[in-house]
Amino acid sequence: MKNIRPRLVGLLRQGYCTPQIAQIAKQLKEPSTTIHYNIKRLEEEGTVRLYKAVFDYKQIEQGFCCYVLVNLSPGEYGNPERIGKDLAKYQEIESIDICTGDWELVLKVHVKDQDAYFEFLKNVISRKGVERTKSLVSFKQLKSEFVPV
Amino acid sequence: MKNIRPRLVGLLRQGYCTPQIAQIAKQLKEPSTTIHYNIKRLEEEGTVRLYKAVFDYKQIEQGFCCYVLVNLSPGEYGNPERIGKDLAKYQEIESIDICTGDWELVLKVHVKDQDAYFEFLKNVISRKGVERTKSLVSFKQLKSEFVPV
DNA sequence: ATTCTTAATTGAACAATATTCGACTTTTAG
DNA sequence: CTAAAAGTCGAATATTGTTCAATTAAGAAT
Repeated sequence: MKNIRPRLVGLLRQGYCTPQIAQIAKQLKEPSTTIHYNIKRLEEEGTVRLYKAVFDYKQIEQGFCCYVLVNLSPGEYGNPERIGKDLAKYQEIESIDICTGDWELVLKVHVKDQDAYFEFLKNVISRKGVERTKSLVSFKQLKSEFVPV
Repeated sequence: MKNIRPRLVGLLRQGYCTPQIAQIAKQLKEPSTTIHYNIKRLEEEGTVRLYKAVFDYKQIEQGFCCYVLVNLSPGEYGNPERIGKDLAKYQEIESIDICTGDWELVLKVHVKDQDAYFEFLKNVISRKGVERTKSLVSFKQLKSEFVPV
């Protein structure tokens, strides 16, 4: 047994997919070469960033989902990008936004369960520059990544 | 001119993509039939929901991004699913979660600009059952859909 | 341990799809 | 109105996905 699954999931999370030109052509009732031409243009212009898989996160050990509202400490207040970009490398984090309002950063996090979340909050999110966090735990996801669940 | 682009974007947003078996096989240094077998299993088990494109949302008229914290009115308080599922059909909404804490629903919305957001908030999100909303406007996205920007 | 059953891996043959090319058409700018 | 650029599309080719059958590995039961 080669344990292909986790490596596969790792790649499909962030790319290694491609549009189905023939299927799209059929659906739109246009020649596949026309579809091909238009897709390449979208890619060259950077309109399409990449193609990737959307998972049932419960099945890949990421069934616990949570929004994290973050306050930065006065010293880091003017520099949310540094902390945000460093957090970006964690695959548990779906999104990071620098926001207006009462919190400087808004994160969306996926981990296995509540225990894993506690550890993640303690070990990864809490750090120098992060003053306070507020967690909004998702009971149920109705839509995610533009896809209704 | 056939105006292929918007129709194409519409399809690629929610599917019409597929994994690149040959590329994955090369990357993982495994035979492509082995990769094929493992991918089909992920699909059959429902671990992979679908394959889709991730866009530069500024380039598809959705450059304005915002989190919306929603309070439901007392009458709807016990039934966040009805409102959430109805909202799910709008393609401007990236995600909808039923949450713990001070707000029953958390939405993430992408529209063209601030004016469009005002209209969307007024015409779509505000409705019977929605008592109050709080908007956290994203100044800058550092990560989105698990992909660093 | 040994057998049996099921799951996983793999190469070869085949089917389907993507890509290139060139001709033609449409759009745009001056 | 004209020339250049962008878009459409069929035919040929290159690449990739899929099926199949054989082989190996893993797990369960006696």
